[in-house]
Amino acid sequence: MGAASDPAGSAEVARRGRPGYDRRSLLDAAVAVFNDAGYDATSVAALAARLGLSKAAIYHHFSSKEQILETALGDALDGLEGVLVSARNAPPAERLATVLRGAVSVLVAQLPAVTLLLRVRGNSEVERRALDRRRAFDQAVTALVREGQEQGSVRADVDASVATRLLFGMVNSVVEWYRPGGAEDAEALARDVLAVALDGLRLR
Amino acid sequence: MGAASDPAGSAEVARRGRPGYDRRSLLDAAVAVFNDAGYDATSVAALAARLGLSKAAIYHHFSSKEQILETALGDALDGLEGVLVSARNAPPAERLATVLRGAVSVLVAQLPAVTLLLRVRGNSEVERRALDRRRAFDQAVTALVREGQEQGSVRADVDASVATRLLFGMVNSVVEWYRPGGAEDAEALARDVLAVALDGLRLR
DNA sequence: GTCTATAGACCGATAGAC
DNA sequence: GTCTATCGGTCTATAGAC
Repeated sequence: MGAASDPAGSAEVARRGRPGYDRRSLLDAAVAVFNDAGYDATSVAALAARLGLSKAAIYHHFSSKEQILETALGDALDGLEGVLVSARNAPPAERLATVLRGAVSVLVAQLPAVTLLLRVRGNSEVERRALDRRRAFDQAVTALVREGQEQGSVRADVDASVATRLLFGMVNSVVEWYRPGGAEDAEALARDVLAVALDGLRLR
Repeated sequence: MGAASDPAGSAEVARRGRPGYDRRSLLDAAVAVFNDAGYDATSVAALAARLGLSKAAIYHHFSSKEQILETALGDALDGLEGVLVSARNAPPAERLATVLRGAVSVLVAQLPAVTLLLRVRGNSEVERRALDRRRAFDQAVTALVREGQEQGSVRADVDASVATRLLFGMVNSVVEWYRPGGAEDAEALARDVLAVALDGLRLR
């Protein structure tokens, strides 16, 4: 036995067969390890050791190291794309705020998977596909910013795509330091992000 | 011969000995390659191939792959720490703006090295030392934000350390997309960052 | 017996180092 | 070019819960 305890998680449901990691709990644990040292720098052997398993056990659940990555990235992207859908039928500025709030909440709820996503560099076909989906998400938000500018609710002296990049640069950076269960809860964090992004840090 | 041309750079100074890479130009080229695929994912063999060199030639200039990383991280940190010094003797809010502008300009001027720095995860002693210096820099800026709050020029409804993290999350994200020689020059970028960070995106 | 999760020995290829 | 260690991945067999 390794350092891992309660591999299948605490929200246990009745499961047949030998106890241990199922696909889901193995995924979660692997993503945590990947985030710790980086995907490339984590060998399957090292991953297995951290999980208290053999490599073969990992390959029972996933067909390759990269498939673990692909699954996690898919989860994160599904979550992010979901916030776009939930923001229809409202003025642009309000929709933008909704998307930002939603992005923060997805980011907190799926912190490990999103963290992994944001570190992807495009080193493989899997990574490039994930980057493509991220780009499409960014473009959807950029369109929202542009609408806000045309409609007069968003400042127009900054290019829409630059503004969007800066906005999401701020939002995404949250994965670098935010840890659930700390001093600030997710709602307070979302409020702070919205405050700084929309109204700025300066007091007038 | 590989794809690399003019190894020692275009701002050439008279140099004795066999032509080719000197320590500096090798460092620059290596950092570019590291940023392309990630430090861990770049093997010394792949680096040598990209530079049109043998592995032995690399080990002539640096004693290990990690020493290349260490040198580049040192350059980036020297630059960032420099902007703190240049901002003395002014009201806090103005000093904060000066530091932000300075950070953007260092980031653009030393884009490759700073990019590498921002991706460091603490996988080795060298990386952990770099993270320690980054943390010290962040704390100095946080102190500046706190002063601004006490003095009334910075909004106080957001915790100073959260505000600083969001601020530098935005600033640092610039390495992910900004490329010198594009549509926006460094001054315009700094102006945009200051505008969004200090006054927000919303128009009122 | 069936199902799930697991271990150990092993492979060809490639890593960093010199 | 050459060293050794380690990489991602495979094969075969088995342990444990229903």
